[in-house]
Amino acid sequence: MTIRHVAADAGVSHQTVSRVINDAPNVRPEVKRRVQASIDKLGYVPSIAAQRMGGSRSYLILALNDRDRTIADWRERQGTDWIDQMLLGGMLKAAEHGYRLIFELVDTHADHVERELRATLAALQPDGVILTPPHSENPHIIKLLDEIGIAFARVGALQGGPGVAVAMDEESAAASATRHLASLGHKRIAFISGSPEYSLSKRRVAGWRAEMEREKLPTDDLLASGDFSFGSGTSATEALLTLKDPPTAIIASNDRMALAALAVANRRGLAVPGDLSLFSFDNTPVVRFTQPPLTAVDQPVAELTALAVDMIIRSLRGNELPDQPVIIEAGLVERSSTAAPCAS
Amino acid sequence: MTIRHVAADAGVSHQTVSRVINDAPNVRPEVKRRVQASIDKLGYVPSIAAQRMGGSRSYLILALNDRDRTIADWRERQGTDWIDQMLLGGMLKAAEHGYRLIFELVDTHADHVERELRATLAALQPDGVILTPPHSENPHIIKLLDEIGIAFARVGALQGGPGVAVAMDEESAAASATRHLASLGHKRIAFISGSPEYSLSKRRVAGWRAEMEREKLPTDDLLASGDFSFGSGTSATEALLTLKDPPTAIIASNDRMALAALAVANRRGLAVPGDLSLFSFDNTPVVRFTQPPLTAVDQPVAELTALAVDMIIRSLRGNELPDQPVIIEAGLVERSSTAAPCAS
DNA sequence: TTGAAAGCGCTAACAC
DNA sequence: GTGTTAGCGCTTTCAA
Repeated sequence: MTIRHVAADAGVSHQTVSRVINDAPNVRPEVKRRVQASIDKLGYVPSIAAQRMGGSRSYLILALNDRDRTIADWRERQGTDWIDQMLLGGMLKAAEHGYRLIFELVDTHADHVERELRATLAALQPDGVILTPPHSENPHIIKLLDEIGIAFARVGALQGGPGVAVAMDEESAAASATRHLASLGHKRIAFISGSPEYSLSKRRVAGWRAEMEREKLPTDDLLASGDFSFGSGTSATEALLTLKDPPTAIIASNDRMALAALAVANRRGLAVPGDLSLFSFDNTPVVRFTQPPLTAVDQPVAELTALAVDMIIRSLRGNELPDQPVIIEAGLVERSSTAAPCAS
Repeated sequence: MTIRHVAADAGVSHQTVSRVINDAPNVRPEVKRRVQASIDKLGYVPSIAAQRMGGSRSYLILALNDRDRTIADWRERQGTDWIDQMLLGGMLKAAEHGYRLIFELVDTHADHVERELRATLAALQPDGVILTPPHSENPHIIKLLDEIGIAFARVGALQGGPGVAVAMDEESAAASATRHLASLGHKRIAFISGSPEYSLSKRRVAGWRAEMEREKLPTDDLLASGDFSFGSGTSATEALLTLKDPPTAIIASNDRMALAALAVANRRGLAVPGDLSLFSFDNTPVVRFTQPPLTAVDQPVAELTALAVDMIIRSLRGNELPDQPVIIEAGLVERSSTAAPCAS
């Protein structure tokens, strides 16, 4: 089933069929109808390889994830569903427009990123690329894609620059979480920061601090630093709970550290949320299964990826991409780890 | 960077370069070396679209999953990691051989499966296809792929036929779980079956029954039927626990039903594993986070997918595929939901 | 062992 | 509006 079969069947040249497929101008409605009928009748579908060869789209969008981090998540099986959510948002949105998402792993840290990426691009010749953290902020990758001149989006990136940045509003999310706890009556609300390698860590801290100030609440010794790992969550929580005036609520910058905080609380005999409220970031599946289930900021990975795909396809159709980040609001999911502080 | 650039650089015809790329015979080692040097120097990577057009491989393997089921899992965010494990096993194995896995969702139940699948195959022209449940046992799909003559594997399928079947040994896994409980001293070991739509459900029941008989233990009223849903797990467990002589251990055919069983036990004030031991099937991430974490049969999804990819690539290289299913053993992961029964 | 020629299915450029 | 021609980057003949 090639374009020529269709052409023969409809009694036109293959070029006219091509015009119909691509919805190009200069085809009489009557002819277009006839060609479309032949296409449907014969069940013809253009080969994307051939389309690509003819010099047009490949209808492929490449989604790049960090190899080590992704494989580690897969092996650990801790229920992190970043990839699933990314596929959910990205594949479905791509499919809406006749594109396909193709998923690849690339080393961020290696010095051969550039070579590896060039090879993938040469082999696949995608029409666009989606970068996820930490690639989204990797200057080598950004520079390379910009030079090549391919459309790309950076998920979770907070600065403008080449490629569209799409991200959630980290500051606002942290502020909302803080406000929620304050409105429950908490005065001493601590915050465990994430790895300084990610710029979003700073934003989350900033959101918390801003809201605390707005509420006229002290922040002095209530910021503990973590790095997104369980271990760092443990030490940060220990540090906070041994303060002379310990917090009655803790916001952790990700679920893993929140899990650690919960474990520490349990170990010290503190009831959650009775003695200590816990607020988490990310809302990965695991927080539904802890005792108690955790209240969390929902990181809208599916939405962000869908948005990224949408932006790329938009630009492929000739629209300019915004050079400022596109920011969406995160939601809060209230579960049972937050409550008013004990009147003590 | 095309094959001609390399040819020019190495001072040979592009045809010779093609031979080197494809590791074809009739190239003097000396020439081969020279060409390879040019390839490396220029960072040349063949375009898969062009390779495909030339009439050879596309180096693409299509992995097909059920659309509704997959999207539902993604939306529910219960931590099911089937897709992740599949990518872990499949992508990495494919990459080892220079192939890429491309992931698609297809409706199983719709009457237009055939059209949908034909369109995908026509567009992508993959070299092979991997079918997962319930596609692996869908006669329309199997027939279609067989007619087209494409290499394909059926993951989780238990019968031979066109395409290689790769599956875990369901019977043996169920028997092992049963044996484990029996060896702890349990006499009344109940089993909650899965949906009869899946042939593996029967196999799991058969394994349990066989082992029970081997141990000379009664099975009479100890088989409860479920359908893999939480709700069915609840009613099955209720039924079992209200028996005059209730079981001291329950094996559930999947994690979701095991979760339900745990919830029922809690509600009825039964301690797990003190009063009731629980054994689950699948070992999705969630069973690590329950109280207590569940002992489970590990469904080796990554391994199965890797095996499927391997079989397909093998067949692409001219090897015959086995016409009998390739079966691998499942592992048991012991956690804290199983123990010796109380001496009551 | 190597190279030259033809063609894969499509699109872009141009002619009609 | 529609058809014709050339060519995308590769592989598969087949001739040398």
